[in-house]
Amino acid sequence: MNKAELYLQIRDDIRRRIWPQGQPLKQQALADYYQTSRIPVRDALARLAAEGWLVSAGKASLMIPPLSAAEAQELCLIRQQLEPLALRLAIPQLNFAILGAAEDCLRAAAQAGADPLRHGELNWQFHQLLYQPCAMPTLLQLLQQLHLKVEMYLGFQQVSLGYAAQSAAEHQQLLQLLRDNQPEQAVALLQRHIAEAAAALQQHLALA
Amino acid sequence: MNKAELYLQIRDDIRRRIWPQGQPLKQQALADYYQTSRIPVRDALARLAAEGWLVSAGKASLMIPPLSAAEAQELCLIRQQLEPLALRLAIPQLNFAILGAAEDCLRAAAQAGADPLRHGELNWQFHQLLYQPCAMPTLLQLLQQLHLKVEMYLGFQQVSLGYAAQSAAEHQQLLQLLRDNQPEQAVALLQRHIAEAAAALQQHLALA
DNA sequence: TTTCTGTAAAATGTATACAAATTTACTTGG
DNA sequence: CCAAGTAAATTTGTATACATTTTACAGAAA
Repeated sequence: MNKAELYLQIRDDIRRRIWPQGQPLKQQALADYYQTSRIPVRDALARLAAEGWLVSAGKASLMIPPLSAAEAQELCLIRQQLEPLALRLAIPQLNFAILGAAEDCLRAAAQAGADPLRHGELNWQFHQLLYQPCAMPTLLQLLQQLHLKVEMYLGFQQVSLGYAAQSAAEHQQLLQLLRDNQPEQAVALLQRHIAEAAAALQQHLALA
Repeated sequence: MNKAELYLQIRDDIRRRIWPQGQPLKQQALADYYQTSRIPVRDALARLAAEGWLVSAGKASLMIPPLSAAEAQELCLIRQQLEPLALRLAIPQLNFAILGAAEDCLRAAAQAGADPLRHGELNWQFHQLLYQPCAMPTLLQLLQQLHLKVEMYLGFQQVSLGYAAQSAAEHQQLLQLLRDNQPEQAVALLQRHIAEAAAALQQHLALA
């Protein structure tokens, strides 16, 4: 397992709740677990900390941050500002090939089982396909990080079935509006979609 | 020089154009220059790459990215979406102590010499003071990174004096609107302010 | 001349060893 | 019993050595 793979593996294992939240991660423990030395582990942890997946615990160590409804709200607010912009800029460059690929994503998500990681990947892939033509790599990378972190908040437990169904329906609606060349309504729907996701997330965190 | 200091030192040296753009940075060369070993240098470079100060050059090495008008535009667009939001949420929590501190920033910037790094720091400090009360640490950290990168684009060369004067005047206006409790006009002015900064930056990059 | 390929040099990635720092636990004094 | 200080143990940070990968260059074939 090389450097990049180790980074992805640890990140997904954080998302899978393999390591305990709120207490220091030990480099040696991770190195033993992943059968490597501390150096690549340190590299991965540093990168994860830079991206917000880890926060400092005390003076020298890092930990998985406790879930915070406030941070979830922040992430959603930022998404609400940026994703409609990305879509608006992308719409003039959209074509049916892209819309078709996005529809394939939706079908794959519908057929995917209960694996939340897979579901989250497909969700981001769908959004990314629509945003990609805006040709703004920095913005897209930022949006991907936001999506990943929001997914972490959605958690390993399946999100309530009611919301998942509504979300899928809105994705279909969005595609339909784009096919019908109604850009303003599509952007407006996207805004609602993100706001509703934020609300569902807040509700979910309030219960937990 | 410890880990954190080395990171800041290298980052500022990138901003000062001490290292060549567009060609691979050699870990050993940096280690020699900063009188340390390759390990802390590697840590710093990895973090800088995660934050966008470095991009990959070939398969294994990193370089300072060539200036790109497109990326500058992206950064400004993102700022335009997020900073008005931060200000709007912060305004209800603003008080005269904060406004006074912001005014001190403006005076310090006026008295500061031609050091662009110092000028950039004060500029961010001014904005940050006004945004801070929104109490959104993730958003604030993101905005700081955006400011830093925009400053890199503004470059070591002094920005045209005309724009600097206009920018300072707008900062004063913004404070006045906040003192007079005119939140909507303040947000609108901030939007114009960022848009103008973006335009000046584009013009500057077109010449260079 | 151009392009492909193999080899050598150089650079990065990783492991181990060691130093410095932090955390923990215990002792001692109040 | 609690607090504070101190020492031991654990953990992280750094240096050096080594392995692997990448890059550059030279030479041969098309």
